[in-house]
Amino acid sequence: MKEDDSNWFSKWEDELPSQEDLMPLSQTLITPDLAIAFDIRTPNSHTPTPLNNHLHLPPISTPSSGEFDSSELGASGDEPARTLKRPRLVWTPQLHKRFVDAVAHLGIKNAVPKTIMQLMSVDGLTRENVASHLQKYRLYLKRMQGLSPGAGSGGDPATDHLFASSPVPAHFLHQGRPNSDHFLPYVPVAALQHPQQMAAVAGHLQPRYGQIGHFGSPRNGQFEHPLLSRQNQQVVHRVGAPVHNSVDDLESANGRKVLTLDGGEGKCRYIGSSMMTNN
DNA sequence: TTTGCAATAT
DNA sequence: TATATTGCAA
Repeated sequence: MKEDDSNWFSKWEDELPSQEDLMPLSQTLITPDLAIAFDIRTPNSHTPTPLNNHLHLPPISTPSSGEFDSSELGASGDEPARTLKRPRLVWTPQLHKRFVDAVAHLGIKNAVPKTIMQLMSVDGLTRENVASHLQKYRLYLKRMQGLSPGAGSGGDPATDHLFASSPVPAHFLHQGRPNSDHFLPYVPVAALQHPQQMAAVAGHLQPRYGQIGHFGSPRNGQFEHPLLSRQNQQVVHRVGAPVHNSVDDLESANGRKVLTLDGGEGKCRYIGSSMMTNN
């Protein structure tokens, strides 16, 4: 149908979740003192709730003015970013969910640490983080298939709680061909550089703010995420949002499914395309 | 070069 | 305890 554009869109836009509503897997990996030392402004300086969907890495840019005197941080003038040990990753349920999604979408066969990591597109997440988690998760799955559904707790590792927080896709348990229905469509977005293109791929509906802003260059071919959409989803990019390559599945917002897609130079306004396929 | 895995470390 | 690291074989 031809909808009167300006109307449905304004409405749609108004209903977009506020930044406070959007909030999954962020963790700050920069310690407060480091942040100060490197003059890094924390994204939520005056916002009570963080909203970025990425882990913050040690500073790769902007040591601003050398103010740090960490004699214990390998201060020998070497690259802090490479030398600094990251804080341990905390696998929040949201992060784990993203992990599970990634594994599900890749299929068991291709779900190896590197690929999973790429798919998750969480800044700061390392291959070893994923490898370690994957190792445990596999043990969990193994344990699961041995047990009858109603059986008592063979409950062992405490990580079971985390793992139990996300439903295990059926095809993880038995072996054999994954049902393609369980997979979100794979959308090779690697080459996409512009919102219009993204929108086109994402949902074949017209992008609203097509020309506003750009995504800059896709970094390392990583502008990519198959997690684009099933039905009834929207792709959103927020104005002035911090730039990073991530895709988020934010179901918390008003019970609606929303994908946030950030990447590039961050000058975009909302670009949205309805992902409701044909309705 | 990456993976998977068990053991071990923190 | 939860996650990281290590060592080694594939």
